Amino acid sequence: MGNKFYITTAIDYVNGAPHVGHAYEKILADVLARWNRLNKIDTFFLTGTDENAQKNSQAAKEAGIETKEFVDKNTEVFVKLCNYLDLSNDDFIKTTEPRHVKVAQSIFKKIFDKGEIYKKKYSGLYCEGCEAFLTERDLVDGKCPEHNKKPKIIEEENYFFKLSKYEKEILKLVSSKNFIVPEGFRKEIVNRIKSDGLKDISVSRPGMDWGIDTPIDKEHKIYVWIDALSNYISALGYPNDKKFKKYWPADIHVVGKGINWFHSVIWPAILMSAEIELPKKILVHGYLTFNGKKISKSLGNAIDPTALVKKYSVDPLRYTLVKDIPFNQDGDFSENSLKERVNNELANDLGNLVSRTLTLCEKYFDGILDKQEDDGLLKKLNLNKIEKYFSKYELHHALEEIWKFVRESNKYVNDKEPWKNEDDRKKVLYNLLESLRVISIFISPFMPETSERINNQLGVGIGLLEDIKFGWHGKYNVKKEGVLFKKLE
RNA sequence: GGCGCUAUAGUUCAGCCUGGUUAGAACGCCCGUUUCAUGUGCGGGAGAUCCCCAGUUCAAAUCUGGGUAGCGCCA
Repeated sequence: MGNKFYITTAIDYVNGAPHVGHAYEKILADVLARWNRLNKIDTFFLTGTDENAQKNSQAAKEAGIETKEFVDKNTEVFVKLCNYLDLSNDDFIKTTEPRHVKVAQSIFKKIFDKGEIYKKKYSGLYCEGCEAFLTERDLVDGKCPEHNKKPKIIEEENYFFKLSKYEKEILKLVSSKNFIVPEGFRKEIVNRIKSDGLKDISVSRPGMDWGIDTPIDKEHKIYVWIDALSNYISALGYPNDKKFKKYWPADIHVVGKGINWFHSVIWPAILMSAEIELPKKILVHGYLTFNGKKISKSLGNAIDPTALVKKYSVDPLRYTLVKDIPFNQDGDFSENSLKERVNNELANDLGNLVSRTLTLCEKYFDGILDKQEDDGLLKKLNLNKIEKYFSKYELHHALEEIWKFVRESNKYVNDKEPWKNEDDRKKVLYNLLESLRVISIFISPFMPETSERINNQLGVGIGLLEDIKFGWHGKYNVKKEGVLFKKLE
């Protein structure tokens, strides 16, 4: 690992409220950001919103509000979500901000000046209902399925980016094993390039009233590719800011599988053309269902994750999302599962371990214990495995491994019976406290609030990964404070 | 249509890459046990035609081919 780590999420459309899928992606990125900080790596974590999308303007019109006002209001919800989810993001970019507009235009200009953006007549199937071009595939019986209308064939002039020029280079890039993970999503891209090749893409839209002007033609707005994707560098202050120089290239772009292509193919090609270094990795995650059903507005189940945080508090939500969703597949998030996990894994396994240990410490030693010899408990924690799982982004496995140790610790209390055996009581309890301290370090990327609450009770500060050695904390002065997790239902 | 992913106990998954003891775990269920602890913990048990068919092999959940079903991507 290097000495810096730059991780991003996709930026979200703000035409609607966030749902658990948004929360999942942000939490995933946050866990990785926090894990890197634990490893003392200088970390920058970015998230944000895509405010320039035509969708936003449409939604504003439907709501009868000025687009700007609509976008500002909705972005606020996403900003608040970050707080609710306890994200450690270092910045939040909005693509209407001047710092972004400037960069998007400069990238466009740079590529245009190079001769890799050109004007071309384009004819396509335009649906007046959608106010957008459709492809043959979108049509059902030759009609737009949503508006049940035949689209018109419209010709317009657009600016095109010579994506085709980069086919070989992009194929080489995505063929390398580490660029797109997991493997399945990499194959998808490789096969698609091999079978369909790369065609030039339209990078502007004429006659729009919302979006960023192209720097070369006032009649055209910059289309999503160069606009939205460049947020990853505009947020760092490309090209001269010290943040850009320090953190770029991105170590990981976390994206949903639906936008894999844009990040794995189009974005690198834009960067190649603009002569900017390429990101190191695209981490693709699957989609979530909620309580077993597809998340959709029409089903009315696209509930705001802030409501879930209010109902269950943030750490149970974070824990369940990471634990329940294998990162290379789609997964289901259900409230039933959350309840089961909270009651069994959080309250019974972890919460009760903390509770019983601290009670014993207070009962027999008034909470004050100095350093004792190593009884070997901590050796049962398999650091190598946890690190391996993190390096493979198998976060649910990492959690499982940590929980094995939580169970080992519970077993240790049973076996040693410190309420009976006076002789090694102090040693046993000190060993348990050291284990709790280390557990708290390992769960901190997943459940920062819980980690802090355990630390407070142990009377220790925030730990780093380098602090997990037995005996690192000498004298304990512990103070039990209420339960860590309340049982649900 | 092309390509990809998934299919293993009631449930959620691990194992498959690098074939080989009675196919693991968690939750749920049943039994026992303990009291330091949040009706908690610990121990034990029942529960699986490893989607189907064929092939390779001394040996297949694992490799190969062909199906079936669910899901996704297609600028």
